[in-house]
Amino acid sequence: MCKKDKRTDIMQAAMELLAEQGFHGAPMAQIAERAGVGAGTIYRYFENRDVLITELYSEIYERVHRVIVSAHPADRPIRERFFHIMKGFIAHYKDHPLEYRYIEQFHNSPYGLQHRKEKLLNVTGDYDFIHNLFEEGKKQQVIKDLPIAMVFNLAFAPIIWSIRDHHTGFLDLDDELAEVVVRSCWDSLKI
Amino acid sequence: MCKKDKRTDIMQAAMELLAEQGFHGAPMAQIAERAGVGAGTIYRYFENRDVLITELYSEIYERVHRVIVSAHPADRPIRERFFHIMKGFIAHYKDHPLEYRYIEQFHNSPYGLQHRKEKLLNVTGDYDFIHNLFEEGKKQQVIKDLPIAMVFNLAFAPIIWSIRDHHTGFLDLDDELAEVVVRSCWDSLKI
Amino acid sequence: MCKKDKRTDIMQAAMELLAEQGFHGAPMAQIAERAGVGAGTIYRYFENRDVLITELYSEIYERVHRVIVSAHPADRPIRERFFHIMKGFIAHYKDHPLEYRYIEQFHNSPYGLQHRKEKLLNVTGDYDFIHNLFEEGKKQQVIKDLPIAMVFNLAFAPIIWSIRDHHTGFLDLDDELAEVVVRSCWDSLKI
Amino acid sequence: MCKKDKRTDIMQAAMELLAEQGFHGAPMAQIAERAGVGAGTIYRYFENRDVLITELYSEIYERVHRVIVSAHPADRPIRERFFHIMKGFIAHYKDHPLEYRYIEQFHNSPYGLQHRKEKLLNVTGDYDFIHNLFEEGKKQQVIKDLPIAMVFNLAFAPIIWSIRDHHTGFLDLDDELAEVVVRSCWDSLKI
DNA sequence: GATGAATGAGCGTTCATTCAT
DNA sequence: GATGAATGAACGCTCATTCAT
Repeated sequence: MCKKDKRTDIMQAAMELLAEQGFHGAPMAQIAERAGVGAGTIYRYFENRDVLITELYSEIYERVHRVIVSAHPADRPIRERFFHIMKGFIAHYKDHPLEYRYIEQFHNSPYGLQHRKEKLLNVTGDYDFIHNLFEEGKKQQVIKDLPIAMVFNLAFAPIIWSIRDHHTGFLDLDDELAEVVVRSCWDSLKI
Repeated sequence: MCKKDKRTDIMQAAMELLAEQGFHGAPMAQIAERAGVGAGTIYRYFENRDVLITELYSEIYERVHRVIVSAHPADRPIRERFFHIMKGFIAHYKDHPLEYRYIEQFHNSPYGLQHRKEKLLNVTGDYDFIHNLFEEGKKQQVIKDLPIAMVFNLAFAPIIWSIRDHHTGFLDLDDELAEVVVRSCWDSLKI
Repeated sequence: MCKKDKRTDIMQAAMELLAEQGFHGAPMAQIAERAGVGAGTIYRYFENRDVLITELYSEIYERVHRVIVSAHPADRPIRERFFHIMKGFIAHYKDHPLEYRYIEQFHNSPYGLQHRKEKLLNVTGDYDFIHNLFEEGKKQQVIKDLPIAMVFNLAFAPIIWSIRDHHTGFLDLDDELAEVVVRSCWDSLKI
Repeated sequence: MCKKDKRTDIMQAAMELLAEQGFHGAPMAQIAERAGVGAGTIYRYFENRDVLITELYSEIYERVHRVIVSAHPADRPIRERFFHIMKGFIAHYKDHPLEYRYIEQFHNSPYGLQHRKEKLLNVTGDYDFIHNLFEEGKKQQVIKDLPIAMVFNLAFAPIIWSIRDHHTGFLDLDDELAEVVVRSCWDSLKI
């Protein structure tokens, strides 16, 4: 029951409720209740609602990042590294629907825009890993020489939408289909 | 000063505010104020907030649909028809940033999920136009034989994200880059 | 379509809606719609909502009064005249449920208290008919020498409640039971 | 300063305002103000306005019920028990004008009809006390064999109206007159 | 005279945040 | 540190009344 525990409980409760009910369907009191703490307690760990939401985003982002970075075949060709990343990405979010929903909600909220703006001004190390892969791919002339934002869109957009459709039941994103969508994204990127 | 005028004012004000501030940042009173009408007046034209939001979506959706359908080269090959549609789509939303933002907000809200579900159960004529193009493409074996949802994702996701980035300043989606992204999407779809 | 017609239409619509839905469940717009007139038109005939409600009360009160007065056996004993009045009263309100409901609503609203107060200050001719019967009964020593308000309560309260129960289905106030309740009220009044 | 205090304050304020101004003349904000609490505080104790009104009714009903039941001469004749109940009833509501007004308002509102319906379907223990007295009176052939609703009307209607007149100043219901009205009601009931 | 579109004050209710305990 | 009762501004919506046509 150290300080970390309560903070973790709050974040877990917040993720569940915000993911399931949307950013506007989860009052602080409900988050507190699910976390098993008093409503006021949340404010000892997070200055306010916005800070909770933003820090939770960073936390969840870290998780997928760790998955992607781990066991990364850094010495293999760009194409292989791309496939490794994207399949890890899909696998992680198929296994963690709440995390997926949370990230999606975040990106499609006013927070998301703010977040992207800050990224643009000060590219932190987080993104750099994938960022660098794409830059290297451009240099090696295996992927198209496009603005980095466009590369990200071609690489991630269809995959992220497909994960969403998987969780909402519009699509059964099994291993075979996952392979296909990653290959298709690669087709759109490669020279 | 006919009846249509006030309804139009309200829809325009609603689009601006909902697009700019998100669905939860635009109270009815503010919409009324921007439209230059009393708060109660909105309810003469729209039963409630949900109806306003949904009807506004239909209206805006109609606009892009008209653009896409008009001058469609129905007798040309799938590939050419695809390029025509996608470039019309991009051009329209580059010219109408508020419409773009509104549609995006709508899709990423509970309304959007509801909307997709209804589409899935009862595909109305609206979507069928593009839907049929893709089905025909699959039959002619020029595009991959994938679930229709996946085809839509490959075709639209990178383009839609790029339009967003254009409006937020992350990307300058000029004609050349538009051509590239459409071609890339086609690369991901074609066999 | 003379002036009287529209006024009558409005009063009829108001009675129906106010009786059926309560004084707070019938907006002016709805009354206007049912009456087949514009919302503003009501205000040409009645200064405001309160006036409409009050004048409608007077009108409906007049109707039962006319029934009671007509064919009144003025030369018969008090007891017989009492039975004649009360049975006419019951018959009228059994036949006119909306009028009954309206009168009831009126009496149990702030209007009702106001109305009673005005009656107390200036006893108009309306009530005098029954009022005089009771006073004469007291003089002849056939009914108890009680304050007139008390006499009214003993005479009317059980009957009015029974009519209410008849209309709400709690009681079947057929002719036999009507006879019984009138006799019972008389039992409570007579010396 | 225990939890009960604030709940009691709110109920007292609600009773005063609803009794004095009618069910439609007492906004929640005004109740809160009179109770000396914030508007939102009411909702910690009562789910919504309807619940507040209904619970307040139960509370007030309980009070008169306790008075009537206490010191009840259960082994005395029906007539004597009737007099005991009715005089206790009158005494209580003479002493508590707001409670009287509240109960009256409640009965003459949509809540009251609902309440009567529920009573009719499932006669709970509350009413049974008086109910049983009347049924026993019918069995012993000391009161008329009438539908129970009619018995209640004969027994209570003139008394309740007289209490109302007492509070509005139309009648001075002193002990002597109270005795008379109870006796008169008994006269209307007895065989 | 008649209309009905327009109004805006007022309602019941929610919830992020505070603070006395 | 932890609590949760209390707050009150803000919301979506209603409807009696007005007034330009």
